[in-house]
Amino acid sequence: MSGREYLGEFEHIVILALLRLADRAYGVTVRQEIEARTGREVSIGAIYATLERLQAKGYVKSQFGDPTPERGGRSKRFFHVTAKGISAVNRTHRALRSMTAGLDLVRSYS
Amino acid sequence: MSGREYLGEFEHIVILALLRLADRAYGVTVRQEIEARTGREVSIGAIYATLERLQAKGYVKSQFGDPTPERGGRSKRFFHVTAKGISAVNRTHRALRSMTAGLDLVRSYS
DNA sequence: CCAATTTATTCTATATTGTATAGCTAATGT
DNA sequence: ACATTAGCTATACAATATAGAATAAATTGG
Repeated sequence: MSGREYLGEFEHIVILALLRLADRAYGVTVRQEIEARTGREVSIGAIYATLERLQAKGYVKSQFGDPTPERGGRSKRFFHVTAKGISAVNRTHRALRSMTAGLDLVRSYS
Repeated sequence: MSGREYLGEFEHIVILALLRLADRAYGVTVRQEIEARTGREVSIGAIYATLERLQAKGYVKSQFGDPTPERGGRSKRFFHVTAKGISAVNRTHRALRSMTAGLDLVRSYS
């Protein structure tokens, strides 16, 4: 029943991408942001499936924008993080921080 | 097929617990460390299943210690993180860091 | 030595996440 | 109208997360 308390690994990455992209976050840009920043290749299907789940949990919301005047420029579905989503990010970060605090091994290997 | 590149959310927490506990890391202490640090309640079964998976990927190794002279003190299976495991932690951290870099929203809500 | 008790690990089952591919839709250009 | 393009949806399957019951190996008390 009750959803999980912490963001899954990929959910976490995706929601951070939304925060970075602010008002220009939609499927394609989310994917680009992740690839550009981390070098990680992800399929577009993976992005949408994850966004869909985040939305089901109330961590993000979305609305369709107007079609842009370019070839194939159909309307985009823009996503943004909700307050509940921010809380989830912070909960996740807190846990990670408390587990890494004082662990110099980790940083030195970075 | 090919194992994943990044640590799953819980795998991450568990491996950090091992790093903290160093030579006294085994099922029970791992669980305690996580609960003590994060307040998160986890079943012992979840801990072992995860350790098993981490071991299958070569991120951790284990060996049984001698039974201790206490009631019910059967021998413990001690776990430690391998070099490969350290790399996985760092890869995961790097990705997270690159996605959070410059995002002050996050820290301010912590 | 047997039963009870205790610490620890293993087994098993199920829900949730991660991930890719293929297919569908709505625009524009010719 | 039809080709082309950008973007979204559907679907399927593998991997992870998670709990609970079962099993094992010690110790202690009679």
